[in-house]
Amino acid sequence: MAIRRADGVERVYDRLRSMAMGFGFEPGQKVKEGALAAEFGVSRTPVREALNRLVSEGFMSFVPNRGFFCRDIDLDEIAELYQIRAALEGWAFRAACAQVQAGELARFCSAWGDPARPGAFATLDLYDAGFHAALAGLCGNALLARQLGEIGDKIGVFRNLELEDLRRREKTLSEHQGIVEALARREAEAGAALLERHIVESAANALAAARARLERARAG
Amino acid sequence: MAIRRADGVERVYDRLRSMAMGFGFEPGQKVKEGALAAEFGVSRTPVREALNRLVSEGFMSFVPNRGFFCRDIDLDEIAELYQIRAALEGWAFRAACAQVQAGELARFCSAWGDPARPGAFATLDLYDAGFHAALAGLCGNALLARQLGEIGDKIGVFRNLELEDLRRREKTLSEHQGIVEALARREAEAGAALLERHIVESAANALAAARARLERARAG
DNA sequence: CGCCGAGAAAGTGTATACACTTATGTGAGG
DNA sequence: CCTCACATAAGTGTATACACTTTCTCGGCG
Repeated sequence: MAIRRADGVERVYDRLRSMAMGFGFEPGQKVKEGALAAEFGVSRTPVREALNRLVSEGFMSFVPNRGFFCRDIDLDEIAELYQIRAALEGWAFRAACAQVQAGELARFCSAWGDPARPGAFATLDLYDAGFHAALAGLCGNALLARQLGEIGDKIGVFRNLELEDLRRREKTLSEHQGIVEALARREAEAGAALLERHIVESAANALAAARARLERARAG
Repeated sequence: MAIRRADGVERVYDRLRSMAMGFGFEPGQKVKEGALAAEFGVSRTPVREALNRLVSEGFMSFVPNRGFFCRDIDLDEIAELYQIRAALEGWAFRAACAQVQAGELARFCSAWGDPARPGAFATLDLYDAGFHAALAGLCGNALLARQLGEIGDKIGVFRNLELEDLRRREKTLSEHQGIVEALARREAEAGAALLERHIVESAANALAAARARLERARAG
């Protein structure tokens, strides 16, 4: 059995990350290196490396001599993530209005201004994530876009919960339309206000959904 | 020689981080685990862990089977960091205007509105960093404040370079005054505009200083 | 002189070993 | 029945070993 190098950590990391993004771990649960190592068929070394990466990304916490723990679901923290998102996306929108090339803008509008588009996505939260990621990509700041992507990963579950509500789904789509139209006319302030309001409302809904989920978890 | 546990990684991490923040490594330089381990008197294991953390924080990069490299000085990336800073600090300022308690506001203003205060700091870049950190602390979003802190660490060197210019030092101080006054009157939009302009100008100066430094490095 | 390839050296990737710390279980004493 | 002490188990922290990969070196060849 050949040792295939330089991908063990990566594989472990990917699996752990998707577990942490979903509800693969109980919130706050202790994460044992040994158990994961056995489960993944590797030694503790690559597991620790992957866990360390997840700590700096905010998916795990770490206490010396006690080990790693899955992050707790902290409603305040989620609210703060949404605020950071609002700040960054608002800035990105204004920057996009100011400097995006006409061709790129047209491409974006035809892609994401189409009301039939969501049908092509398996779930609406994927569509929503795609829309916001594409929007962030227009601002010309790759680092900012990447940070937004990471924030999106962290709030991914709650985005999903939020969009289970049918009314919220329709509202999301119509708000996206408004944002696309503002961008097409390069109305920076009006569009940014729309976008920020959209995110604030998402946050409120996501928090409500998360709260409900927490209570259900506590009950069952 | 007793093995003192749970602090080896931490010590290594701190040293590597401060090296990476300053010019302890050549930009883009290969970082060898073994050499560092020998230098610090530990084995490669904790060194790797520390380096992994620095990768996720953006101070190092990593190529499978090739190892770790110090981040390159990329002027575009620095500009992007300053843009993210502007977006987040602008949002934080507006939030602070809207919701900070009167007492906390008064404390901030008396502390940072005093023109004699900079004398208490060893260097002006420390004062500048302290000012912006304190300002971010008023917005009530701890996560955002922490992110700004990390960005500050990454641009730390350039902030220092920028503030070597005497004229820029004076301008910095007077701009801070204006921002404090706007905050005291809770003028969210006017103050945020001031703050964002302040950061954009800092960015321009820091980039110029960094460019000069890069050329000096290339020459000598 | 430059290019190529084989062998050696250096360096990374992961498993394993073991010292040390924390958690767990158990039985005596209150 | 509680609790505290102590033994034991489980788990973390780091060193070390070794397989594999990349890089370097150097001699032969065009």
